[in-house]
Amino acid sequence: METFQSLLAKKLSDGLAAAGLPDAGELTPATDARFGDYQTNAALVLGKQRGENSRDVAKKIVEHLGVDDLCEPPAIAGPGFINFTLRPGVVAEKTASLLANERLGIAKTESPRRIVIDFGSPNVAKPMHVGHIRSTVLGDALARIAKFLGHDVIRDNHIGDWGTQFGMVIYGWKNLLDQSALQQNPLAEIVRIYKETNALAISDAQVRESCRQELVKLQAGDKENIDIWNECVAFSMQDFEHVYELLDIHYDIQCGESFYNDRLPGVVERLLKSGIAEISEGAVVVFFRDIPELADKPCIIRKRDGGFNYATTDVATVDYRLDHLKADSVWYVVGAPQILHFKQIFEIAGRQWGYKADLRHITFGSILGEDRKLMKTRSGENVPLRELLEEACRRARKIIEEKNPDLSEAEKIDVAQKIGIGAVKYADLSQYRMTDYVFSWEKMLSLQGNTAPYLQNAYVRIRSIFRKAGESAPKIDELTLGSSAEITLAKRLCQFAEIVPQVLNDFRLNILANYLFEVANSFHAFYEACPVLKSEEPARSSRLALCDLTGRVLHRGLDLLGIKVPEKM
RNA sequence: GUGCCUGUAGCUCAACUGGAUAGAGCUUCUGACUUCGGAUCAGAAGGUUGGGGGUUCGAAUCCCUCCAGGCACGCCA
Repeated sequence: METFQSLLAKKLSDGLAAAGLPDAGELTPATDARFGDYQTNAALVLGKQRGENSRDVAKKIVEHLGVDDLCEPPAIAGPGFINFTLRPGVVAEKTASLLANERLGIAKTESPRRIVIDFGSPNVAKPMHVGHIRSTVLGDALARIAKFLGHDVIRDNHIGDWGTQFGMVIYGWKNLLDQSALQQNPLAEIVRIYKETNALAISDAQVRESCRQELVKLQAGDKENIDIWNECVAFSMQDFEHVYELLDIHYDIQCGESFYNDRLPGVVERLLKSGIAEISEGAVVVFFRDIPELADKPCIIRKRDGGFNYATTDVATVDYRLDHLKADSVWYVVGAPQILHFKQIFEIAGRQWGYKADLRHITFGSILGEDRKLMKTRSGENVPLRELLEEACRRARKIIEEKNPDLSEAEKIDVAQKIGIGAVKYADLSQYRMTDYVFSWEKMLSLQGNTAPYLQNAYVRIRSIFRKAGESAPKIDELTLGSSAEITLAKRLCQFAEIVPQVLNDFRLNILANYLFEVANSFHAFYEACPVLKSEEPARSSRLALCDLTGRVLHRGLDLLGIKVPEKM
């Protein structure tokens, strides 16, 4: 289904051709309601290119434009903008057609790709903490949107289940383990022995050496150490699963670092053989002499002592994803500190695979505490994600008790989870991913402003109308949009199909969040101005249909963000 | 030292990638309720877009240069 934007863009293109002008500029939603619904700067761009007066060019374009079936006569404004205002009848027609459209007008992509999305990636022997929220929540939402648009998505959890920290964990396991504590809270005990060993190792060279030995034995396949490692991984996975359950986030595959272990020697060999890597100071290194920004930043893929490092694993991972999973695209939702690392890895992959694949590092900012520093507990520790999510549900529950004590116990539990988890996710998704943001319970759980509960509440009100009416959405194929509030809302709903694909341009979830906020806003304005159940036909059915469509857009939009909606709250 | 990211209203954030008079929310102030869930709506106030140059019809956005904060820069991940 075509959107107004794509229809107008086509008509503009035709108009330019008819006027003997090349394609230029763009057709975008109007920056301000005063200017109508859509605008184009084509005349400004062409005027500049050809050294002509832009308003004259605009006049010429408008003369050749055939948009009467969609718009009022286009207006030329300012330095030469051409503004388009949709005719109400056209909006009504379009909106009515969305009612019968399962996908709410959102077209599937014309070029579906297989996309591996690497997100979350917690470390074994460490609890998931607040720092994992952004990667996990962003990655999940991107996966949902890409899938809905028709891409073939593989969600991969690249768990940190291998590496030098295991030397310490195994040393701690053998020397410091408290069995009863392990029974009670396995992960906490593993974290404890890891931390204690770490502290010991700092001051004691003997311990350091022992840890190194344990690591060597593990990597050599020593049975006892492998068993310990397996147990640690299993315990950690249990903790992860609990968090994923709470978040309702699930993976297609979970190929952790250890998955690639036996591929590492082959990776290095191949890179050496092809001349991409070379030996330098005893290590195997890839240089990027022809790329100025990387010229003095080589990447080590095998250490002087013969050991492999995380760069080796990441090269093996790209290989696997491109060669075995047949990915056209790989999206890494990983924090900004690893920018340089991924530049190197992508370049290595490009040299090896001919730069065919689209590899993206999707970075994001940090979550800060109220003190504007990295969010930590009072004692300076990372905030465990599980506790944070549970607190979110607790706080949501408290608000529900105040506002709607009559809900049943089962409903309260369900609603508290949807609101609490939704609030945490939305706080993250509703802002530009690159900026740091301040974590605030009050703000994210507020029922006012751009928050999940506000959006959920708009949905709940719509459900309430239908409960009260005791009927479902009417099946009608014509809408009567009498008031400006109705027209504004309808136009807004038509934009859903324009917004969703746009999110993937630069992985900006916040534009979808902002859009949904505007929908809720327009709905509330409509709700104030237009009685639904008390109005006369045909307005009544038309308004009910508008409510239904709004509810579906909110439901679907929040679903694409990974946020659930309750029926009551 | 070099490179990358960030800097927008008192606070939290937008601005569709160069468009028109930089927009929301919170807070504050003023209005609207025997309400389909007021958990709302309408309005007001609030700005030298970190500073200074430059590019052009037009800059928060691009270039240069400072300032502030963060991150990264051969054998950690």
